[in-house]
Amino acid sequence: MTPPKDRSRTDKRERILAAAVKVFAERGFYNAKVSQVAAEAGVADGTIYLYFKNKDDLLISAFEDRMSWINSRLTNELETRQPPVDRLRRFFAMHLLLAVHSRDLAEFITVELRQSARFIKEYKNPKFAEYLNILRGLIVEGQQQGAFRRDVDARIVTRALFGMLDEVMLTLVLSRKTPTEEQVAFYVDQLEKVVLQGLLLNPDAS
Amino acid sequence: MTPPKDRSRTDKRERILAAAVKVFAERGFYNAKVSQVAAEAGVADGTIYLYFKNKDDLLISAFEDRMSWINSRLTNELETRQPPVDRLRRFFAMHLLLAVHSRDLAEFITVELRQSARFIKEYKNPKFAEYLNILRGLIVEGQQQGAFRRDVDARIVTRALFGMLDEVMLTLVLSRKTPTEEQVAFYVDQLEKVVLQGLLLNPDAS
Amino acid sequence: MTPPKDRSRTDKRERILAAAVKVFAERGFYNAKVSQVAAEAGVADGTIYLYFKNKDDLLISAFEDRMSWINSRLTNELETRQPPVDRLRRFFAMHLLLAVHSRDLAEFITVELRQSARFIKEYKNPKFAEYLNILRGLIVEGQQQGAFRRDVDARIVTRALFGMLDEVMLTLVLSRKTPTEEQVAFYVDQLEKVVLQGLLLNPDAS
Amino acid sequence: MTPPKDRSRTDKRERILAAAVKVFAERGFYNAKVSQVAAEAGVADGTIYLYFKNKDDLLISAFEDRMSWINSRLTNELETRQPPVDRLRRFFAMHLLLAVHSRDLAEFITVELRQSARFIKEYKNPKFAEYLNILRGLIVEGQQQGAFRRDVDARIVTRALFGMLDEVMLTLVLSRKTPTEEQVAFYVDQLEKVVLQGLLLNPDAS
DNA sequence: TATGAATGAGAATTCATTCAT
DNA sequence: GATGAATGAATTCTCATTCAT
Repeated sequence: MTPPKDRSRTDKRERILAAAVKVFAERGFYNAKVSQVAAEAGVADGTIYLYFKNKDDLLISAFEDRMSWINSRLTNELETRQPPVDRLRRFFAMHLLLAVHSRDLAEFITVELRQSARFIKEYKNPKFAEYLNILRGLIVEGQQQGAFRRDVDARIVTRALFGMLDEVMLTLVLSRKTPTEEQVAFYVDQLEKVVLQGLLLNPDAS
Repeated sequence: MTPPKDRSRTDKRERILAAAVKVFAERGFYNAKVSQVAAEAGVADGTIYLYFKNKDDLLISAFEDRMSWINSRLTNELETRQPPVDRLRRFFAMHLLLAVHSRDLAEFITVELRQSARFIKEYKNPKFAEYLNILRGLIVEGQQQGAFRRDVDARIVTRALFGMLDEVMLTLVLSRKTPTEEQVAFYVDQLEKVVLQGLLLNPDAS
Repeated sequence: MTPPKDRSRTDKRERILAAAVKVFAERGFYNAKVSQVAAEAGVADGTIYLYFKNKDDLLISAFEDRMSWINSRLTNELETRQPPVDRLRRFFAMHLLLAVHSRDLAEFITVELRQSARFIKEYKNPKFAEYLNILRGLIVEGQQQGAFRRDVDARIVTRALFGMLDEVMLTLVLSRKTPTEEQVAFYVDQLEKVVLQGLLLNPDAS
Repeated sequence: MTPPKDRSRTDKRERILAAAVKVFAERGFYNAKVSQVAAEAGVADGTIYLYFKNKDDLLISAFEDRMSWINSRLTNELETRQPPVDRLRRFFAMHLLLAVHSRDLAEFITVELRQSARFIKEYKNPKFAEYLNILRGLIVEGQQQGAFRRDVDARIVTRALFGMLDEVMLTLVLSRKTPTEEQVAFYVDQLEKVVLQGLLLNPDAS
């Protein structure tokens, strides 16, 4: 019984993508060698070029594929009837939990998205835009429902919150050992205190 | 009468650093060629190696030199008797104003610090640590003086605020045209609303 | 009722040869990919290796097969009782008419024979030798019958005439549009004037 | 006393060109490796790319440089007051003597011009065109002065004569040993008999 | 010190060929 | 026989770094 061709092809493509995520996360795009990705995937160097146009394409494909997966999980998880505040908390948690459950991927996305800032901007980046849109949707909804203040631009807040999450994830990901879920919960709690309630003890006085 | 040698050396070193900041900002560290930096500095390729050990050292030196300058300006500016809240505002503003007054430098720091996340972390990064320390000092002081809430870890808040500022600066820096001071003031105002007063309209209810 | 195997084999081999002629003519041997030949022939890449040892063998086989065909047509056409001069004219015409009736083949032979000058010489080339022999036979016969001058070496004349025809065919084959029979007739006429009657208006004076 | 920079640069460029002519002649463009050319020239691989854009450019440059040299020698030699017939003879001789005096170059030009027929046509080839123009000038002048028949197109005759010379040179160049000047003189004599006086013993009868 | 030509290690990519299905 | 996915050897070209001048 031969495996269906599509299955086999898909498997190999996926193996290469997983290897790329791992190797790019470990060494960074520019220091990673295509041959290292091939070795990690257990295929010949040339095989990579059967599935991807070149090294850049491999990076972009890995990024898009993984972001798609993240976006669809987020979308599923957040399409609840819960109040916006709870969903924003959940978003924070899911963002940071990536460092617990898929450390390679967390590192890949955190480091590569930055490493390739220009690169990725130039070639557009619809999946990342989608990610930000999900976050922005939460903010806007919260504003409409009267949960969040309306005197701030949702677009700017989105960026600010993403920056926060991203930087915190970077510290998690660069630390010697993988964080636990409890540690992540603590971080989420801290971030909420800052951005939901604000740092000021006596806001009216400000 | 030739200029004092030290002066001349210093000048050339500075010219190379300025060129590195510009070229690395424009093309990214890995895509920038040493010969492009040399050309921009108006020196021969080999001359760079009289002042810096190698390309990595040039990056680190440029980063540290510029961060030192930024840190000292910050320190000067913030050693006032003003209340912590005002100083935090001032910190936000100074961070983002870099995009207005030294766009190359803002881009260099934003993009390179990311691009070289691991790289720069691995080789330690005392100047960046110092920058974060200044910010943390403001938080801690605010907490001690009763202006900021005490139930958050200053270290985490520091990271979160830095991430916010960094991400917002990235958007400023990657946009087609240099922002104005007014635009930056608007951004600062928005960020303050989020992190000082909090997003929630009715915090007690949360 | 399946077709006899030999027939099927022959067909496929022939399809591959035709494809090779076409693709090698279009792109040149070194720039042509085996996979392009396979695609043109409508077979899998690997199939080519069931019929030919390797890419070189495919080139040689295509060349020999086509030259055999050309030689046999020439032999048929020229085994008449016509005077040598007329047969030489006919030879010229048949050579150049290939550009009209089998442009791919004409291009393949003209360009590849040159491209592979050494290559083909090294591996011997009996079919090409046979082609030259037919031409030489005409010269020798003409000399014996007193139609052509005897104070020239038939071998050298053969080479010279072939070079002439080959170069003229190259120009025909590289021109934008396929030449017509009339154009070819004109070229033949011109070449005859040169090599049969000579360029000199007043030969005795020379 | 340092050698003038231009001198040194020119020398190295020339060494690389000479090496390219030799190696390309020996192995053909596609089978020749850039590293072989570098080794032959006694420089590092990378040095070649300081003087030439890429391997193609090296081929074209070598071809153009050598053709320029040939053209200027031809021009000098042929700008005499001698009758066209003598100058045509001289042209034949000079063409073929290349095989005696610069065997590598003769082989390079003969084989590469063919090997790269398409390649060179596509990228234009002014130096080769100039060579043909010199030859055509002789024909036309001969026609104008009444030495050569006028009922042939000089352009076609030019091509035909070049093809003859080229093919004969190919045989000289591919033979085991370098021909002598005497042998070349014999070939020239044979070619003259064919194209000046014509093959026919009794032209009027034709 | 300064130069910039030269170096050569290193990496991405191609493609003829193989072989399991 | 036929397929075409996989292989990996081979090659071009780049560019950080060196060093003779």
